[in-house]
Amino acid sequence: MAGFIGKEQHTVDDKGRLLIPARFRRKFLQQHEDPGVGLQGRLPVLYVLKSDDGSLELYEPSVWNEKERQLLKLSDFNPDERLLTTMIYARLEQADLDRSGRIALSRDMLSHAGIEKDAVIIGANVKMIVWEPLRLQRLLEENAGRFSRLASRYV
Amino acid sequence: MAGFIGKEQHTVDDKGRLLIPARFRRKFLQQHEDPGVGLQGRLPVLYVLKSDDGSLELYEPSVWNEKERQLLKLSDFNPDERLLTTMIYARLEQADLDRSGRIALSRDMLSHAGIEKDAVIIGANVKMIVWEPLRLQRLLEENAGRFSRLASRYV
DNA sequence: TTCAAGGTGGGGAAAAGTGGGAAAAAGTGG
DNA sequence: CCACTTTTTCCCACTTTTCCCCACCTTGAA
Repeated sequence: MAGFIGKEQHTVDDKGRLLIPARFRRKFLQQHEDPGVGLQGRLPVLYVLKSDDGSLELYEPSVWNEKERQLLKLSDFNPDERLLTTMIYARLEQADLDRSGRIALSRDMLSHAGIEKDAVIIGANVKMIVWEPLRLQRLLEENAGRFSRLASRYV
Repeated sequence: MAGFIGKEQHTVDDKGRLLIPARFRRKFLQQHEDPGVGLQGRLPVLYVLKSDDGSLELYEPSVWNEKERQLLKLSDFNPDERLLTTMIYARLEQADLDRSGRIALSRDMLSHAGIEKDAVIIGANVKMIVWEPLRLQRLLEENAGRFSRLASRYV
């Protein structure tokens, strides 16, 4: 399932369109008919979630649905659980790919990530993470010293 | 599985292509049909990871997948675990072998390792380590004195 | 010295990425 | 319900990159 790997930088145009790298597109087009650029039939869709760290996450439906099942278990009446539901769905959007393989990101999403012109898309296996390039660079530099400690703790 | 042993020096051309030594290629081509240079059918793939010490690591899929299973356990919402996910995947790339047994390394990867023309590939059993030749030489010279102490502690 | 295998380089076709005009759709107000 | 404005999306054209394929060079073995 999925298997997005690699980092690419692309431009977001005036219309807020961001290209999903062809390599990644192929990953979730295998379940559809056409592997090429011209995608006939039903156009794929991605779920876009604002992340706490100032990035955006892109999930393909099958992966997001997995998470959604957890969310459905939350009570409508337990205050904490209800709050969480509200918070998550307030951060979530759906984005359809156009026929050139791009998604249109809303102003809201773009400003959350601080994206104006350029965006880096990181393939993180099961999802994609979208960063404003300088913001990502800053994050990585500031936390470079913590890497080996974290990595050896978890992996 | 794997069993890469030996050190080789090769050139990286203008297109950033690096030859995987035939000897190593055979190791992970055994699971495919053709042991020779002309590889028909699906081309093998390697995972390339930027290393903290200024080198690059090449993993064959079966080995990397092992690590990936650990990464899948990390939370999307725990700040530390999320940071680690970002850091790792920002350092990772996938590289397909072409029909001559080469991988194309991105500018990003090459500059991380300081590679312009030449590269040394060290077989380290389960992975390969790629160094800019002088950088490797310097590392080894500067740390020559620490060898016996480290070795006797761990081996 | 001839052959085979491994290694190196490059031209050119195909694919991917980028941007913009124009049609279509959706939203807004009278 | 209609007219107007704004947004979306489809399509096309241009540019850049990738990668496929072939040719050549070197080395070591027969």
